[in-house]
Amino acid sequence: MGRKKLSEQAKQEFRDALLAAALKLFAESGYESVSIRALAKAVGCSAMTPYRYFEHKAAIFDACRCRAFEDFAEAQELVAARHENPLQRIRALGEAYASFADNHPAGFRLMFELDQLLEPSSELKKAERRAFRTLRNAVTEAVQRGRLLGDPVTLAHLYWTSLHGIVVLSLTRKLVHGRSRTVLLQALFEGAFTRAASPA
Amino acid sequence: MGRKKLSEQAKQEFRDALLAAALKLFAESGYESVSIRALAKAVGCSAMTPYRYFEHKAAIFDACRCRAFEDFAEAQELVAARHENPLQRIRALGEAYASFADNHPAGFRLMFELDQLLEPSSELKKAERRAFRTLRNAVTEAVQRGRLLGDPVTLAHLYWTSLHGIVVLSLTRKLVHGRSRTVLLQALFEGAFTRAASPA
DNA sequence: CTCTTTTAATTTACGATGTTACATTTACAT
DNA sequence: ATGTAAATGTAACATCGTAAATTAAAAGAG
Repeated sequence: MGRKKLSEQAKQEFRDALLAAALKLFAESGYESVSIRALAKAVGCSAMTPYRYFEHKAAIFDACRCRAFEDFAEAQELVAARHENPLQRIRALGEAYASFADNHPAGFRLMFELDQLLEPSSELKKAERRAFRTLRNAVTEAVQRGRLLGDPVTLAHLYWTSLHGIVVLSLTRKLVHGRSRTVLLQALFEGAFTRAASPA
Repeated sequence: MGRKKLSEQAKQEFRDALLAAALKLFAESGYESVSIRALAKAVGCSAMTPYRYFEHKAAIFDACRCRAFEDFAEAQELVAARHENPLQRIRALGEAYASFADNHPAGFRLMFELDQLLEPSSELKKAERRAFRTLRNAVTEAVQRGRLLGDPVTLAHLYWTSLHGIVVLSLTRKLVHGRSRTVLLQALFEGAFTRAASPA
């Protein structure tokens, strides 16, 4: 029943297995519908065992979010590595952003759910910063090379928020009149705003 | 206990009272923490009575979302009526968007929560369209008067999505390096993107 | 007025959930 | 060998959404 003193590594293994199962179950049925008991059954332990490794369900959720951000950050970094031209890289990052929402909807929801149940842990905040860094670097580089004008950090934020708004309102099916995510991303990256705001 | 045959009006009154209480409770403690029983107590009826007026809890939330969208739409329309100049109107609508998120955080969350539990009712969809219409009209007018260039509907979507991204990532505290919502809104409306994307 | 029918509202009950408290089993130090 | 600490298993609790059964009250029929 209790072999003594789990090694730190063994603990991590259990945590990882549980988080993997959690992410998978969340993907299938959403946060609410996954009970701790179901999670325990999925990893083959007794119902209350997860409580030895996580303080409560919200903590499991928090850890899952952390992993989701890391996965996302990794995807961004992989895409960035494939584009030398900073403008093309920015656009590719935007498309990767949208693709991630498509291919990992559960992860995406975990990351950007409006009601965070917990104050984000320092690990989570680190993962969030890493997730944003790739796009910011690309924008900074574009500014340095004179392909974009303005304050790099502000500009990177604007790209990110615009991107995010498109993806999120598309995901929740709020776009109308055939303006799909694809159309809007294209318009964003091909300078719809540019021609837009010329006169005061 | 049961006086006979509730009039349609009496039914609406009960529904309204219940929705008002629901919105208020959400504001205090969030979606999960509001139970049907608590809701019933808040309006002074027995625990199961709400089920005579709504099919299930999700339906109550759907109705709340509907109301939230209507409140939001009304706020947008009020602001729009105060600005003749379409560009100024667009900006004022953006600021009202952000203010609404500040002043009615519970309503805002209901509106834009990522996991909608129910297929939106036709009423809800109507309210959603109305909420977006004011901004779209302003953009259309700006294009007609030559103050903006491009396809009005696409452009309106872009303004909306950008706005939404800024507000939402600000709300969830994902903005960093001092780039607050205010800074980003200003940058958006003062053409940061404009100067941004000049060269291909 | 009395009796039946109809409808609203309450009470009771069930299965599931997150979590706490308690019990049990095992590995190691002595 | 034995006692102790650690990991796990089991039982129990309060609360949740909701269904079924029950009660109360009003409307219509005789």
